[in-house]
Amino acid sequence: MRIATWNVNSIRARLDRALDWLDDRQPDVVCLQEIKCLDEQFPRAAFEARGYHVETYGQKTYNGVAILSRTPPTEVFRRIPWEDDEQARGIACRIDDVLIVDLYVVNGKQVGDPKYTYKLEWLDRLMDWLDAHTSPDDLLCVCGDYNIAPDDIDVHDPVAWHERILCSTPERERFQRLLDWGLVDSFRQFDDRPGQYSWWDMRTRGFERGQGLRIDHLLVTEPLLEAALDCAIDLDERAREHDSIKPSDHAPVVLALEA
DNA sequence: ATGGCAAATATCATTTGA
Repeated sequence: MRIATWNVNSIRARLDRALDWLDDRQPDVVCLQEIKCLDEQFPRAAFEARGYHVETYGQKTYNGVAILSRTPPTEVFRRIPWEDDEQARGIACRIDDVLIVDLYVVNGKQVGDPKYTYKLEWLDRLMDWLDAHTSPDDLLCVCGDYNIAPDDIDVHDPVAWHERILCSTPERERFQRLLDWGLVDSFRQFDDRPGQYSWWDMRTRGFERGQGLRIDHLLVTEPLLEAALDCAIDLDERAREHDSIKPSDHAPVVLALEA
C-alpha cells in the first residue's frame, strides 16, 4: 500500500498533470490539499475512471482537501479539527483498517498575525480531535501540508528563517506535541539527510536554486510504522516538464507500506 | 522590510499563499 500527500495548488489547474502522475506512480491512497474548489467543482469523474474512490471537503476559491483511494473508505470524517471551523482544511477516511487523516494546516502569514494565532489554535484543536477520534495504538496516518518545517535541517537557510513563519518555536512545539502523542515522522525513519525539501518558493525560483523547506509530512503511529518500507519526496514530478501545466509549488511525498 | 510567481474571481485589481 502506498499513501501519497500532495498540495496540488488547485486541482482544476493541475488536473492533467495529476492524472499523468497517478498513471505513472499508481498510489493506493492520495491525500490532496489546496484543491481550491467546491465539492461539486472537483473533477471526480477523471479519477473515478482510473478506479479511485473520491472524497472531497472543498470550499470556494481557497483551501480544500480530498482523499482518493483504490479501496472505498468504510468511514469518512469532515470538518476536522472542529465542527465550526469556517475553512475546509481537514478530512479523514478509514481505508483498509487504516485511518488516513488529510490536513491542510493554516499558513499563518507571519508570526504575530491574527492568522498565526488561528494556526496555533488550529493545531491545538487538532490534538483534541485526535484524542476524541483515535489513539496512538491505532493504525493511523496523519498527513498533509503542515506548513511547519520541524527542524533546521529541513530549511535551506536556517539563519534567514530563524523564528519566521513555518519555523517559529511555537509552531515547532505544536509539531513536537504530535510526536509526543505517539506519531512518528515517517520520512525521517528512512532519510536523515539535510536539504530534503517538499516546497519551494515560485517567486524566487527556489526549486531551480535548491532553496526550499520540508513542510509536507506523513506522520504514523507505531503500529503502522511496523509496516513502513520507505518514505520519499517525488522530486521527479516537481522537475518534470509538462505540455502546458506548470508544477505545484509542492512535490508529492509517498509512504510505502507492506501489504 | 520588500519583491518576485501563480491561481481564483469576474477584476482589469485584489486576495492568498509560505
